[in-house]
Amino acid sequence: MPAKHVVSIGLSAAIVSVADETPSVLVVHHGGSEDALPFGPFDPLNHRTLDSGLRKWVGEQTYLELGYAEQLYTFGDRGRHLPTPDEGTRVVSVGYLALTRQAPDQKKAPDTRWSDWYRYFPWEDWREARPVIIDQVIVPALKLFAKSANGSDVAENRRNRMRLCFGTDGLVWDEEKVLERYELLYEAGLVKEATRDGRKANTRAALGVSMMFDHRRILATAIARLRGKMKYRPVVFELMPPTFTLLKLQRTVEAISGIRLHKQNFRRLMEDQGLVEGTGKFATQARGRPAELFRFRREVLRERPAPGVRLGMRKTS
Amino acid sequence: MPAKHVVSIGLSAAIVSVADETPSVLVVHHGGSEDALPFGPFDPLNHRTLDSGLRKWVGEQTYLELGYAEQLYTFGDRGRHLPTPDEGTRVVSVGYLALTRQAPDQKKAPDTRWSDWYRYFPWEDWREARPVIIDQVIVPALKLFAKSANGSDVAENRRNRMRLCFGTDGLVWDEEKVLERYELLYEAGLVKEATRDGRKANTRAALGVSMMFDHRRILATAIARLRGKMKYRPVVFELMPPTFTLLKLQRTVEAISGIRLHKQNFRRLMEDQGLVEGTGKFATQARGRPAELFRFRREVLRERPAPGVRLGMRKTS
DNA sequence: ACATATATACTCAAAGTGAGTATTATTTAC
DNA sequence: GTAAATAATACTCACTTTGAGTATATATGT
Repeated sequence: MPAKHVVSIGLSAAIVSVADETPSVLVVHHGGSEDALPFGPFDPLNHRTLDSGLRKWVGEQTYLELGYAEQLYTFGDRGRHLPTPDEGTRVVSVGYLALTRQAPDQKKAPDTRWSDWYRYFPWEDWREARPVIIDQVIVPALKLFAKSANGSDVAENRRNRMRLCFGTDGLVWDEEKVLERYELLYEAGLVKEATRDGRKANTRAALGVSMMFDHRRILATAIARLRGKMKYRPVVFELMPPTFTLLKLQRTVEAISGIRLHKQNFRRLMEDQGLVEGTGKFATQARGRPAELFRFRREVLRERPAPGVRLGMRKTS
Repeated sequence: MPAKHVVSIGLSAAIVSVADETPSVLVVHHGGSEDALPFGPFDPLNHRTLDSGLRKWVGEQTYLELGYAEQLYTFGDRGRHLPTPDEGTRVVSVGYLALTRQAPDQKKAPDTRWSDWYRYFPWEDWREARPVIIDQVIVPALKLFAKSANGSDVAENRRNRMRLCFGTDGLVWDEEKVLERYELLYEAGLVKEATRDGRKANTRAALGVSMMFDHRRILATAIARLRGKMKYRPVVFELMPPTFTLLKLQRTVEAISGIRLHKQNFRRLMEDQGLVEGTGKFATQARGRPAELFRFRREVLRERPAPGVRLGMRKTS
């Protein structure tokens, strides 16, 4: 393997927390420019593994101790805007998902802040209702995009992707297809990154807030992974305080998945599956009957092979 | 990003096919040495994306046209045996899973051959019965491994991992935990790669056939991914001929997952979910009532958001 | 005391699953 | 040529899970 094959590796992290029903991602914001995920180089001399490299400079840059961290994907596309350090060295970027509890009083790097992830993906939040942007902007624009392909095969394929991604024609909304949706919008020239990377813009539409480099793609991957993983691993609890009410837990799950759940069935599932246990203490709050405080039952990890918050109780109304 | 941060990227592919109830992986076997996955460098000058780089040299090296290919994981551990090209340049390896139909008469590179993947993971094949190696060798060795940690926390943790990974104490076997099991055996010094990487061997046991570099780890990741993905994406059909009997399909699914399924319920599921459709033609065979030939119903991709062979019909007897 | 707001408990029908038995269409042994 | 064997396909049934409620309990505010 001659020296001409060398590249450098950039590590980017989507660091996620949820506070008050808002799922947030830590972004770096140097004045004026687009939001970026915290990122830094992998240093092969000082980092034993990719994971430890990530933890090291995330710690230095954001003062956060990462608990849970998971590799997402390695992107190496030429053409997608990637950081280009010195002359010509290709950068391959490895994306990570990390979860953390958002301590309100923690030391924080000055240029970082928590940002609602739905700013970047407004079409992903179905908690109130099907977002109007879908039928008013996205679907018409994607229909044009499909029509612009004369080859009927390509056009038909684009229409099918649209239907599956955005749940048109009576198809259901699959909250896990976050990346597929973003990629479709990118290909259709409907997000700013596409035009920035030199693709022709199909309309003047620039859906959602854009990010530097390929960071919005990494964030889309992170959301998709978290929405999926939550269902078979108890990762939500990484985002919760030691004790919480079942409603708080449900709101956190809803914030991440972007859909509303049936309260009574959510409770039934949590209890039947042994994911939580009551503490006997109760939350003090303004209105209504006080809710019991629950904690995560760690023992569940020893009992069930794939414990997680299965979202089998979607509200259809 | 100074030049000292450069690394080179190796692409490795677990190329899988299934013939006659045997799941196979394409391995390169240069005389005498261990089996290796086909691998080659990523060339940033000539490859636009990691994927296209992989397809290019796999085509050159194996004469195979990859249909389905999917990135698995990027490994960069120092200490795990990785190819070290020239002096000191760190190699980061990106693993891929690819699926192909095994054409019996295809042109083939001389050093490559199809190899039953259970040679590398004999504990993963539960089709006949719970493999005896588990209770005779693995569990006792892992108990020793746990005991060797004096700190009761570490020991307890190791025992729990053993229970979950290998389904002892009445816990169920989770066929998807292929990587977790391999990693546990690696840490316990029970696979050859561990001692080769300089860890102390706990016994003289060297479970399964070893592979070069970190290739067995990549293969474990590939099997795990395929076993999981199969359940919500119709990827099995990438491994099937255009028409097939339902039993052939079932045997393929069983070969991959390593478990037996209930025949009547398998048929019910395939038909109810619209994954296959009858062709009206029948297979000619030796004994018994002739089976109808089915084909994959591509339309299912347009109808259901996550079509796949859900293995909800495990045989418990 | 009573309206309101939550939390928690219980119900019920529909759908999905696990594990069969029953029937049909072939080949092979005698 | 008929019976046994073999495999495919069809049907059954109890049990579990799910979706969507209604019902009851325990707070607060006026």
